[in-house]
Amino acid sequence: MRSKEFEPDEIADAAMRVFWQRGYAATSIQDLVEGTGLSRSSLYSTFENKQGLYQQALRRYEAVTTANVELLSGAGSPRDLIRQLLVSVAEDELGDPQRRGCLVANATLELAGHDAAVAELVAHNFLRLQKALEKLILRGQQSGEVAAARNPRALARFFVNTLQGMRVLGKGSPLTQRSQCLMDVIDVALDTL
Amino acid sequence: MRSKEFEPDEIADAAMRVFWQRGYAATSIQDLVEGTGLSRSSLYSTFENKQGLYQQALRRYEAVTTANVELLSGAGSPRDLIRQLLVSVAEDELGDPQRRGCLVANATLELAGHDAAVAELVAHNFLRLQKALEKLILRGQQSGEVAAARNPRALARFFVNTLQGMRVLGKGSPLTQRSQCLMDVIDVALDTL
DNA sequence: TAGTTTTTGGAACGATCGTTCCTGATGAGT
DNA sequence: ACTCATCAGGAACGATCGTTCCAAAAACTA
Repeated sequence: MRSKEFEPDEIADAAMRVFWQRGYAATSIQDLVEGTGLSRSSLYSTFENKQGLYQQALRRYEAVTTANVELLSGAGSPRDLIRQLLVSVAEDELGDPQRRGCLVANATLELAGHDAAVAELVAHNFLRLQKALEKLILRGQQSGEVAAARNPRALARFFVNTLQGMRVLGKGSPLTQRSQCLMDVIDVALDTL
Repeated sequence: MRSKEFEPDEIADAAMRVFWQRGYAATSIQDLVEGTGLSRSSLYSTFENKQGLYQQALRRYEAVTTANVELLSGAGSPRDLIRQLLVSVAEDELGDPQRRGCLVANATLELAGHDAAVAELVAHNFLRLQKALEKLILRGQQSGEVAAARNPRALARFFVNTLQGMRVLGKGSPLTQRSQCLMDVIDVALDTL
């Protein structure tokens, strides 16, 4: 026997960064060879093919969702925690020189309509975020900080929707008013609480 | 002289439908030849190259934005008109067997971060919708139907954001609750008015 | 240390990519 | 009807696509 010389998760992380920046179709195997430092044969023997590597990369991206879920699960004012999440997304959109956006949003619009495996992976991400938001909003309603008139699940879905909208406008709204645009969105959205 | 045997706008429309369904990178010239009925040489002599054809297709998609702007410019309750727009997007996402979504949203996430020409085209679409919404919301505030506390431009941006979020969740949220998800989003968003 | 198994890098596969070019067909002008 | 500029179709370009294969290097077992 001979042991592997690399950690598959680390390779998937490296591939994730390549797909994140370029998208699926626009990324070539050569891009992935250079981005991961592995040869073609090692990539194929480990991940089967390009689709398999992409799906594994998408699974590794769940770590980003996990970080957001943990942010929302922390102590503090529910409204402030949600604002923190929204602001962090706005800052990411405005500050990332690579303009990658969110891999889940990118994967959704590029592939989820035609690829069932990708559709399931992105849906899982959305659901995890939705559940964390719902829990947090329920806590806010029970403490009286958030108006209890609304279904917390509906509010959670609304904020997931707002976040994904920001991923689109963060890339596509006119550059001169992009920052103001995202701030307006955050302020209006938070007023639903 | 010999006159053209086709109308460039109609060819661009046909190309638009192909790009709309497959995206930019995943669409081959062969797909466009079959989708437009034109030969390679005619496509290249008319639109220069694949990028040029895509940009022209994106310009033709402005007709969709125009239809939405006209909907918002019609008579009727501002809140109802906005609801109509949101519902029409939800119905499109739920009902389109091709699962195309919105070409502007697709173009934004796939290309706007790396392609300045595409970025300008999508920004123009967003701005047109934002202005129509702003005008409508202002009218609602003046008639007293909509609370006048908020900046109408901020509200307009918020609704553009909501619409684009729905384009993501319409493709990516779990299928079993997708319809309810979009309805929840619409209800919460409309309560900001 | 010799033997064995697995991984590795890179060459090479056919297919398809975006693009160009050439040829015959076409229709307007005289 | 003849000319001629311009058209459309499809063959063909080199490059690159995703994928496979193979020989050599490496590391564990005995």
